[in-house]
Amino acid sequence: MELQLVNERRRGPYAAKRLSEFAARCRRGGLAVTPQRLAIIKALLGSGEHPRADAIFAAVRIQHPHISLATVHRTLETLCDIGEARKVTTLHDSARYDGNMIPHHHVVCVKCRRIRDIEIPRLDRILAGQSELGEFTVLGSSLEIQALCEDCAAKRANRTRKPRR
Amino acid sequence: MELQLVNERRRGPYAAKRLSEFAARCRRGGLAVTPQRLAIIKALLGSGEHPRADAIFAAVRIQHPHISLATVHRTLETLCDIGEARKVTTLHDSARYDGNMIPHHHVVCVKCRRIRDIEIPRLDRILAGQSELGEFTVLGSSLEIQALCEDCAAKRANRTRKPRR
DNA sequence: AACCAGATGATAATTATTATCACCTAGGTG
DNA sequence: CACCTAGGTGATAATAATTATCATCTGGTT
Ligand SMILES: [Mn+2]
Ligand SMILES: [Mn+2]
Ligand SMILES: [Zn+2]
Ligand SMILES: [Zn+2]
Repeated sequence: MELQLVNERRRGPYAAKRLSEFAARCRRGGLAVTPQRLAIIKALLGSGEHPRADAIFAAVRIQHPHISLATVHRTLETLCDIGEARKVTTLHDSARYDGNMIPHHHVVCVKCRRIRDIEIPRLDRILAGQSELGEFTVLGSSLEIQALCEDCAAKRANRTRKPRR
Repeated sequence: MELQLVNERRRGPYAAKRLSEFAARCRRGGLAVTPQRLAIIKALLGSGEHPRADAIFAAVRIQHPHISLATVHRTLETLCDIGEARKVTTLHDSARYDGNMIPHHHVVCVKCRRIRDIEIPRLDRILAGQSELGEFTVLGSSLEIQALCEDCAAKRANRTRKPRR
């Protein structure tokens, strides 16, 4: 088995661990531990959807009705800066974020934009050795697989099939 | 040698071939062959920069001073639709396009956003066998390596180094 | 308790992209 | 080779995401 989807169940414990370390990491990075930041990282870690800023905004708003959308954007960028989150996907619309910093890759449905994590140990092995690439110093990498999910494939099949008279 | 940059010289002949087939491909796709489309695909194939819509716009304007920016956006999307171009990069700002449809991957400088093509035959071999991935039907894939180019690495080193008194 | 660098909220500005729509033209048709 | 028409284009407005601004607030330190 070359490629394999990542099991969703692993997220719980991972999120708990990350959250417990978050305050310490902020301080290490010289960042204040604010309720907004906590709420945002919590929402991000709690989601496997690779959410956009507006989805995080909606989630966080429940507990923090006064939070500003600008704060959500800023904070997500900040989280990326300090290595607590990363941006994801090439199917270019709005930015999608990912709280999972364990190196992994993605399948994206080109139709509905659903994203699932995947692991490709053999690819990681290939990349592990590379720290230089011509004039470039390698920092990281990610593979994105463009695909069609079950639902969208079904819908497309329906649309294509001639309507029965 | 696992990963290898793609030689820039190959682009010339490739572009010429693609351009010569372009009209036929448009017709096959039911698209009119307009001077605007020709100018846009030509500009795209002529560039190794993975340009944005505005750069294509600027290039095309020289010969077609009346062309509209909206047409450039529309046409680039259309080219992607019919498989004559593709979008590129995750470092999320504006869309970058690529006329090179030979399967390949990219290194992106996280600082200046310069993009270079790379080939990873072993990765392609790994992916070639995969047409299904759980509930997903694989359509394509691309690896993006985040890196720092020589110039930006140098600048960063300067900035980091304490100024001599 | 007092201080202040940095964080936030509210809002405006910017920027990329898409939608609209009147006019135009590529590429059939007779 | 004159029409015809579906689809393409230019001009412009609308939308949507992100970023900038700035007055106010607060976490963390003294
Ligand atoms: Mn992920
Ligand atoms: Mn390329
Ligand atoms: Zn889907
Ligand atoms: Zn650079």
